[in-house]
Amino acid sequence: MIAEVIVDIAASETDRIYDYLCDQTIVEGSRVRAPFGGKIVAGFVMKIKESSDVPQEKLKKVFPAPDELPALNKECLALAEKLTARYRVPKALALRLFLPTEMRTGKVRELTKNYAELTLPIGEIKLSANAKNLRGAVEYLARNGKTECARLNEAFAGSVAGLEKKGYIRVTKEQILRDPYKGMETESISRTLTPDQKHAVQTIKEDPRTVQLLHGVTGSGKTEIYLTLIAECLKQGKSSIFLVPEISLTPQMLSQLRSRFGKNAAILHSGLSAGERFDEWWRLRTGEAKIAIGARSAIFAPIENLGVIIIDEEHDSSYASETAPRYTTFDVALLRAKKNGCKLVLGSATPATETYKRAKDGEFSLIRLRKRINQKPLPEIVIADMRREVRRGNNSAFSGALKEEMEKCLSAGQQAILFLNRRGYSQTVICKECGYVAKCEACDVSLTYHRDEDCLKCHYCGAKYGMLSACPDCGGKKLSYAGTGTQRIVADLQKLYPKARILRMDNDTTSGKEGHYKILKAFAEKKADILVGTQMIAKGHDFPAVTLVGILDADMSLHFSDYRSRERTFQLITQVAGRSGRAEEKGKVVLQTFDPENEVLRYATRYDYEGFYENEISLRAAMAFPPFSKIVRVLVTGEDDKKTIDALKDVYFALETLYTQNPEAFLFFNKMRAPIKRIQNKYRYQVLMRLSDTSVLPAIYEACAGARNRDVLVSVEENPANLS
DNA sequence: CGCGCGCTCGGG
DNA sequence: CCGAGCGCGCGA
Repeated sequence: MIAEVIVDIAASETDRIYDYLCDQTIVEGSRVRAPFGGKIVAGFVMKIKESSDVPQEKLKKVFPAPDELPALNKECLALAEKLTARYRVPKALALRLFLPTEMRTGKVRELTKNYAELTLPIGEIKLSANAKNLRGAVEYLARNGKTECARLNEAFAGSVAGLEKKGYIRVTKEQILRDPYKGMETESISRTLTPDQKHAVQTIKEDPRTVQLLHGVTGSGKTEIYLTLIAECLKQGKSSIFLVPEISLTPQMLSQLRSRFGKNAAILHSGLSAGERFDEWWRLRTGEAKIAIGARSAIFAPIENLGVIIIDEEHDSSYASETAPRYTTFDVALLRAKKNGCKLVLGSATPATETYKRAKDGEFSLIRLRKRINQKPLPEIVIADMRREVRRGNNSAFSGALKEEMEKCLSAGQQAILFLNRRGYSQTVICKECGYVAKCEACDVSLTYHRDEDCLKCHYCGAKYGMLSACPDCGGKKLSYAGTGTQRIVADLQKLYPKARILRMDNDTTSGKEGHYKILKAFAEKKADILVGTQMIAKGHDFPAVTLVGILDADMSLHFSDYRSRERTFQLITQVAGRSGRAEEKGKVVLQTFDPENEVLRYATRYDYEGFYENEISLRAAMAFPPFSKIVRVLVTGEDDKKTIDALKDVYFALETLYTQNPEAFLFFNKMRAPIKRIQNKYRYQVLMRLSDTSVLPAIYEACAGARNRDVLVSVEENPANLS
């Protein structure tokens, strides 16, 4: 027999089928160890065939990897092929997505433990009178049966080896699965759904369309709908995939899922140890677990017979991969849903503009949940006009309104969250007098200040503008690089409220994966009065005692130079506002801005998603931004500046040919330095395009694959989330 | 004349 | 990706 093998080397030069001799133990989807170029490398069997065109003497034999089942099933192989074709990546790279990393790197094998049991009835065992430990161990085994050797050795001082030598016990190795959630009981309470929820479940099941968008306000009970769908699949013996943003995989959420589905749920997330993750993956592969729960990468769960795929917080940017292949979770999910003939449910309180358009256009089914489950109103959002604060001589980061609310909140013994969005690496220029923000003449996106060249640049077309010395609108000289960090906020707060206990949560304070849970936990246990943080506090965690949320600088995300910045701002405000007033107390939100008339903020304070959407989609149409076009960035990076520029020229010329042949497909086309010129010692250049017709996309990928070489990486990003 | 490093090539 | 093979450059 001959196996067609893809070697697990991520390079285009080795990205082809190599034929190997094999026996019947090796099947399609098996992992193998293959002699390759004088070494043994890992490989994947794509196909089995009878004969090979390769001369007999060249053929070598592969050995099977120590897996009990072929690691990849047919669906995985087919999906990997599709990803390879779509994103022009080596097959090895696409195949890797389907395996937990620990399985590939071989760091974790299945965990085995040694167990001891008696070989003879206790009466027939003769031990010398002073062998106390041996006797104890034998008696224990007689009473309790098979026992883990490690425990026996601990209790009876190394007795196992002695007894085994004498032949009184037998030691066997058994594979055990690590259970990260030991001792959690499954509760079998069947929850009653509200009429709205029942209706949603019914619609999802009956609507013939594959994609179902569940648009429900915060607290409308989307999660219960997901769980009902999953439970119904489980009843029919079908499996499910439930995806959430990485940051939402909080211990609370996991324990909720565990208690609902017990061993049927396998949780794949970065907080688990390598061994635990491997075991969870393996339970899915064998079919022991039928529900895969996790972040983006869980869409590749080795599950068969899918009944439903759910993507919660559909709009979240973490669903887009940032390394090759740069897939979007939705695209992969749709492929799997179609293949399995199952539904793909998207849920969000603030769907991505593109998603919502597809739903309104009728491509997706649209289900709305307008009511909150507890009937409580959403917290009131009040806008604080920071221009007026400046005029009044208040140059601090806190408006009078916010200070007033904080004092009320603190004296009532309640908690407050202050949110400061510090996304981005350089700042926007804002006029403190009138709220003017510098924008690009051609693109209507705000300009980014570049300190090194002291100029303003547009990240969408590369245009350069001289730095302003005064505001062009009002002539004011108080131009600010808007951007106080969380650290300064904490210091200022402490001065303002010396007795308040303040916690800070951002990238600097959350060391390690569990770091931010500790901070959140401390806050939930009321060990602090005020929590100051970046977007990481926006999601997950219920803090019942929080009655005040302050959004310190709504402008920062609003004027970030990105076509999605308005949508992100709306999403962020909605999400952060949801942190306030979760329990009995009414919540309040103070939204500070230099641009209080801004329509995005206005829609957000009214929780008017529809209004925002209509406004946004007409703007996108007018500017020919996505979903009415596709932004494509080709990023060329390399350590050697000259070689990188050479590669850039190669891609550029190839793409330019494409452009001149299909000028009508391009709304924009140019090459430039990337906004961040060097990251981790790598020089960065880019070709930016905006396409009205995506039929040229395969050719763009082709051109980039051609320009890639040993020293220079060339990657294609579609509608990139950031253009740094 | 020798080997050291950089480039090219092939791996089944 | 990685090692083998080979070419040309400098040092005793």
